[in-house]
This record gives sequence, structure tokens and C-alpha cells, in this order.
Amino acid sequence: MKESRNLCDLKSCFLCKLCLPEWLPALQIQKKNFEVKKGEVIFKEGDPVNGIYFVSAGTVKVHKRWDKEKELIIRFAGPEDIIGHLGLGKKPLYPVSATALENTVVCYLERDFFETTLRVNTDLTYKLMQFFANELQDSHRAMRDLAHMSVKARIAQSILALLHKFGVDENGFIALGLSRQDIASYSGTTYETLFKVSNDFIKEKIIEVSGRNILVLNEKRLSEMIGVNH
Amino acid sequence: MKESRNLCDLKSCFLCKLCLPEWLPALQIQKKNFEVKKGEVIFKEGDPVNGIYFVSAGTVKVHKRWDKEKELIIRFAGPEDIIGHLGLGKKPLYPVSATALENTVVCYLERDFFETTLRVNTDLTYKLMQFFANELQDSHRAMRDLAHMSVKARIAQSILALLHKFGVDENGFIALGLSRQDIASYSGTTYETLFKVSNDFIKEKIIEVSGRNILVLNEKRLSEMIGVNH
DNA sequence: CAAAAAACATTGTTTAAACAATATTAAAAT
DNA sequence: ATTTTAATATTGTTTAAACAATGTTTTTTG
Repeated sequence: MKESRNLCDLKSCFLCKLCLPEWLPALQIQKKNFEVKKGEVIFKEGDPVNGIYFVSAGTVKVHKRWDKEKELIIRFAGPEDIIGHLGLGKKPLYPVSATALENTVVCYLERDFFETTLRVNTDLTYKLMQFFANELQDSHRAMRDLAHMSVKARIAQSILALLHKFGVDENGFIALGLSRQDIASYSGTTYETLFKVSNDFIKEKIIEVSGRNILVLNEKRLSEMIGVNH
Repeated sequence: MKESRNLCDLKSCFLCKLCLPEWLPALQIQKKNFEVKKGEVIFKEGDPVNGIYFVSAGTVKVHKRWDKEKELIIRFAGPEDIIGHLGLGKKPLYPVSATALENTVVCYLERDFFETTLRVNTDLTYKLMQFFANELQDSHRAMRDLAHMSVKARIAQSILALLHKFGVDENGFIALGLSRQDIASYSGTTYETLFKVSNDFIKEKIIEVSGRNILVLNEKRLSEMIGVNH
């Protein structure tokens, strides 16, 4: 993770959009930008919390590990998304890890400075609280889905979630290439099961796969698979 | 759900403890207390959000349903706990239901008033944001556990969580009686599986069960079960 | 107080999905 | 350039846990 200067435009991230104009110079001084190589870890579960990050460019997976070699991907963060914000809770340790999936640029703020920023900008605190409320809703939905949905439905859901978050490239493929293992970890299943289900989807002409890229041929079928509750 | 007067002491809930003393008279005027009978629904998933609740006495389950007749209990709320706070997110519909597990008293505030309260008390907003951060950490952990832990381990974990949250009565039994179905829903499994695992625990002298009440005989074994995974 | 409805008890069957084993690329690292 | 490591491909076996069926007991309620 290499430091670099002025890669953040102070305009697009969650923080900059809600920042008081008078505060921007302070931000400019305090912020640090880092270039993160593909596969590099930004912070690791259990590490002491130093600060908060905003993704400027690239994509990051936020994941939580279980029992060596098993993990669950909680969410993907792209440009403008916050990561590391759970460090604001009572335990000063990151509860999740964040790893770059492609070459990424992040904007970093020390925890103390970010907390001061929240104190001088109550509207920002309010918005952050609302953001947390939304994340918590998503997380509760995810809990229920992991408890009650079939793996097949969860995989369908993961593919749709990726499609909607990242959109498609010029050929119609989802604009984020992921390893099978990562798609499995995002769906809460194993590589082998993902492989089988994925092959079924290909056979049924629901998706097309080329290397790490996925083309959704039949979005409606995927939605139906997920079920009535969505 | 029957309205009643002055059942809340304005001292013990999350809100009252952090409320500005000058604001308490306003609170006194705005708050409404309700008596909720065992089994009665406080709000239902999908209902429009009217306001926020604080549990004054009794116990409430917060749950999310799937596919008629299947549900996941997200958490239990006891005295001083908030419920309905996810209504603060962008969608004005409750994402979960809340049902009283015993005769319960709740303190209710309309959404607008609560939002005003947050606006005049930025420290409260900050604390609420921190509370959300902690809840989100718990929720992420729960997601991972649902994805990767065995049902047996999850049941062990549920029993320990109930023990730690509610403590024990004079005979050493967990101070909250629950139906098997509710314990199953809290563990993310079916009644039948809970029944079998529960019988195993009894056979191995890890717990003792009397009606709706559970006595933990071997807390250490339960803890080990959660960590080691089989 | 009877009838209906939950909750509880029990066990046997089925299956979804993890686990296991092994082979083949492809991509890093030395 | 070659060793090492990671990602991919494939299929067969095992098992954990849902599903199904049925009966009993306890609550609730009309």
C-alpha cells in the first residue's frame, strides 16, 4: 500500500459530498491517498482501528473469515463507498477485512480527525447514522437469506447484485471480474457447489461465462429463482 | 396494544439516559406508553414507519419472515433496548416485525419528534450512530455464522446468548422462557432439528430442560462447541 | 366447557450441499 | 525459465439438516 498525492478530487466520496465547504482545507491537509495493488490487504480483521477509508477508484471486497480458508464476503465497495466505518463502534478492532480486487485508490482519514469532522458537522453524523440504518437493514435481510434461501437462489441473487452494483461493460458482461471462489464466498457456499450451479445456469441459457466474466442472458429467470419475498 | 400513562420513568432507556435535561419536559409530553400483551405484535414487517419504541419492561422478539411460516429471529430486546430504529433508514417501512414474548410495556415516540430530538442533541445522534455500528458488527458476525457454522454450534451459541442476555432465575434457569420454535428460529433452523440437538445436549448433561426453561449445566462445553466446529 | 389451535414429541425418509479426490491450466515468484 | 502457488475443472461420496408424517399434550378462545 503505497502513499500517493492528490488522487482524490475532494468531490465524489460520501464524506466530501457532505463536507462543509469551510472544512475542505482541513480535509485536504489530513487526508492521505494510497494506491493499493490487486490482492493487497487494506486492513485485516482483528487489526487495531487506525482510521476510515473511502474508495476513490477500483473495487474492494469486505470479508470475514471463519476457521482458516473459509470466508464470507459481506459486501463489495466501489468508488464513493466507505470502508472501515465499523471501527467507530466500541471495540477498537476491525471486525472485517478489506482486500483490493483490482488496483485501487483509497482516501484515508485518521480516526480522531474523522471523529472531529463528525463533531463539527452534525448533518454528516445524521447522514452517517442513516447510512448505518440502511446497511443494517441489508444485513438483516442477508441473515434471513442465509438462513432460509437455497444455495441456488443465493447464487442467483449474488449474480443479480453484482449486475446491479457494477453494471455491464461494452460486451454486456458484468463490469467486475471475480474468481469463482469469491462468488462462492459472496453467496455463502463452496467453490464446488458454485461450479455445479453455475454450469446448470449456463446449460439453461440463463448466463454465459467467459473466464472471470459473467453475461446475464435471462435476468427475469434469476429474479424468479430468488423467490416471492424479494 | 393499550395506551397507558406514566409507566416509563424517563430515566432508564437509551434515549432518556442521553437526553438533555432541558428536553425532558418535551419528551414527557410527546411520549406515549403502551401495554402490550404476550404474543401481541408491536409493528409488522412492511408496515409504514410511525415511530420508534423503547422497551420499558418485558421482552420482545425482532424477527423477519420468509415464505409464510418460516422466520428468523434477529434479536431479542429487553428493558432499555430500542426497537423500530431501522425505520430511520431511507425506506419508510419497517424491515422487521416486533412481537411481545411476555406482557410488555413500551415507550413510543413519533418519528418526527424523535428526529427533532436528534437534531437538538448531536451527542445523542453520535451515540446512536455508534450503537448502529455495534449492531452492524453483530449482524455481520451473525451472517458469517449462519453461512459457516453447523446447526449444532449455532444452537449452542443461541443458548449461551440467551444466558448472557437474560441471566438466570432463582433456580439457575435462563430467565426467559421461550418456545422451541422460537429457539429454532433464533438459531436459524427447524423445530425438529432443534429438538434432536437439544435431546443430545440433555443426554450429554450439557443442559437440563423443564418446560420452556433451560438450565445450563456445562457452559464450557457449549463454548467449545462454538469454536471448534464439530 | 367444548372446540380449535398452538405447541410439543418422535422418528423415519430424502436431498441439498459440503466434503473429498484428483487433474489441468494459469499466474506469480525465484 | 523453472519452480511454486493459485485458480479452475470435474465427479463421486457422505452427511447434516430439511422435509414429512403422525400423535399427544397444552393453551387459548368462542
